[in-house]
Amino acid sequence: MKVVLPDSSELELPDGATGRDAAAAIGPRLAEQAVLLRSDGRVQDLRLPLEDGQKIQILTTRDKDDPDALSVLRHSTAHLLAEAVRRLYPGVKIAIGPPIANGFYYDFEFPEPISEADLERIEAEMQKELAEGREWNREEVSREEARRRFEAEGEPYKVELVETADGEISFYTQGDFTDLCRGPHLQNSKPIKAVKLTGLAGAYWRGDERNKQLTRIYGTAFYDPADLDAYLERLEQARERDHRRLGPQLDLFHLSDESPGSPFWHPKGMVIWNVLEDLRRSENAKRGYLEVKTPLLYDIDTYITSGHYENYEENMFFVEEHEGEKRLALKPMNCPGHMLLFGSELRSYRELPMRFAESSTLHRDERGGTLHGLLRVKHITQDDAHMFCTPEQIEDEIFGCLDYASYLYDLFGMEARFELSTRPEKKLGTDEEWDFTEAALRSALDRRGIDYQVNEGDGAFYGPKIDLHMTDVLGRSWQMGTIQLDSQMPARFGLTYMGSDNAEHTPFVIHRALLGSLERFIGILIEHYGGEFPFWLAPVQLRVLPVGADHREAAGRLAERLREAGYRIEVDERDDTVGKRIRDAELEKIPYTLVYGDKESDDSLAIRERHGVQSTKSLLELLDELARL
RNA sequence: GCCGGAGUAGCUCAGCUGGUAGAGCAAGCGCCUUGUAAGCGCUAGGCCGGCGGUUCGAGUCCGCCCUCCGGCUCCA
Repeated sequence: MKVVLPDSSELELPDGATGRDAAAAIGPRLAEQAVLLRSDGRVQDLRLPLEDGQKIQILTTRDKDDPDALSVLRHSTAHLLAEAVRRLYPGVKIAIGPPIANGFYYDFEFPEPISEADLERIEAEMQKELAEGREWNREEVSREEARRRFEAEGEPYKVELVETADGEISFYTQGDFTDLCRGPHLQNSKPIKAVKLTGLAGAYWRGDERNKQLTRIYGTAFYDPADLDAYLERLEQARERDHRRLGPQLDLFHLSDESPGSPFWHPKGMVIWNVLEDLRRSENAKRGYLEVKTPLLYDIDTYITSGHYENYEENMFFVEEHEGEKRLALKPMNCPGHMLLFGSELRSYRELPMRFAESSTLHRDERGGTLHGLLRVKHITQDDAHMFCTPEQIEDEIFGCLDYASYLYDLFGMEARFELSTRPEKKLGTDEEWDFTEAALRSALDRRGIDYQVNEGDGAFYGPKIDLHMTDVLGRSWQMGTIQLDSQMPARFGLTYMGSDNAEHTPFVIHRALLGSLERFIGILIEHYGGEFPFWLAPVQLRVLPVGADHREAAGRLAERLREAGYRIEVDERDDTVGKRIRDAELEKIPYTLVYGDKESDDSLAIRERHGVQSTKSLLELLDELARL
């Protein structure tokens, strides 16, 4: 038989030859360095037989940055971890240990809880394994045999995995440790040149909190020790960009125990906030939204009608009146208010689509342990809107949202990931209705030319949705905007409009927030720019530094001119050296710093941009340059 | 809510095995009169997250609570 190599040449091999055989046929060095086989984008264990005509690519230790090559390395390292843990902690039960982005983990049930100090011990044991060297052997076994072996070993999690696994069951063995595993794996442990255990966490078996919580050990591995160092260095740099560090450092906001999950916005943070609000308001106006403001507090009945009381109670804040019996709750979302507003008058089809926009404050009592800087707060301000429309208008309205969202994210040079979530198992409405609404969303996405990922079954019970996601500086994904189609809530509130047929109809509503919440958006924004905001967003755009006391007056006049031109400008009159004040301006990441002394005049300004880029320009030239930013 | 870690001056942190707290930066004052990333000196600043316990004595040991950090779950 023949296989096809990446350069399109063909390699003649005996029938039944494996990837390893192919590597050996090409050369002994390749055979030794081979770690994985890739075929049409799919990875395959080197131990598996090849097919006639198969296109193959053999990855070696030289492909040290290839994601598949790293994955196999880390997967094998996870097995070393399990072996080490087994040896050090008799009675431990092993669960599952896959590679993940940037590393791997393995879940265990320890007889006694372990703590971070144990990681050192375990890591030392793994180093011992590496020093001794390990080889992986693959075998295929019957389901029955697999189950028997794990039952004999007292491994209930493995037994469960065997029972639910589909396809072939394979075992990989290194040393005296055998694990159920689909593979692929390295041939041996030689390529593993750097290992580090990075963390310890609780994790529920099969990701379900009704199940037992296991202990998850995270780690990472590389083909080259320098890559581990570089990775740790990158992590350290990422931490510098963390909005929780930069926010207070740049005097944008702070968080405090007095009101967990509710940011205190400082004047500079409010500048950014207001720029976003102005943007929201002016763009909304261009796109036919009507700004409204609805109450923060509603009686319980409203939430019973909306369904929040039943479905969202544990995340709501309740309030008592001083007098009277009424129990009220702070709104966690704007929809009930907008429903009531829509229903307050008789509506005609001629008024649709009707788009209510609001960015008032929402409160959600988040579960303990989930708050996270600005990215997960209790005090939420969405750039929210609800569009009431007819079935025929749905697609255009969705399209309009997508177009609007793309416009906004482009403005910041951000690239959001779009995800479409379709009908869940527990749903309201018929399959025909879902066919219609899902098709409308898909068609709008396609029409706008947006690539998206489909999350089957992840939709809300009342309708499908499109979510926009962004990643924070540590690689965690956060939902930003959301566009949700809903036919249930208008009905629950008894909303109708008079159609052209002179009959009453229930409108559809689209719930949408594009930036998502301002809090979260600003958090992501801070990290996106690493605190170096573009000129139009920067809280302080320019700062003038009078060289000496004699220059303060002239510097003040200059600042006044720029302020009148509409720029946010400060004069740093502190009695410190110019060097010191330059340094502070750099640390505050101010876009333009103007040093003003004897040599300067309107015809010749000393301009310093961030990172020390210096130039000399006249005031008119500067104004001209700024106007184009 | 769960697992692991942490909380000391406004900020960043030191404080070994228990003996009543320290640095740098920031702040205030003074000197210097400043030219593109830190001029010099002095001063003030602390219920060592909170409550309880052990002890002659607790920042340090133990328990509970709060908050934060890394995860898990949740985020209709």
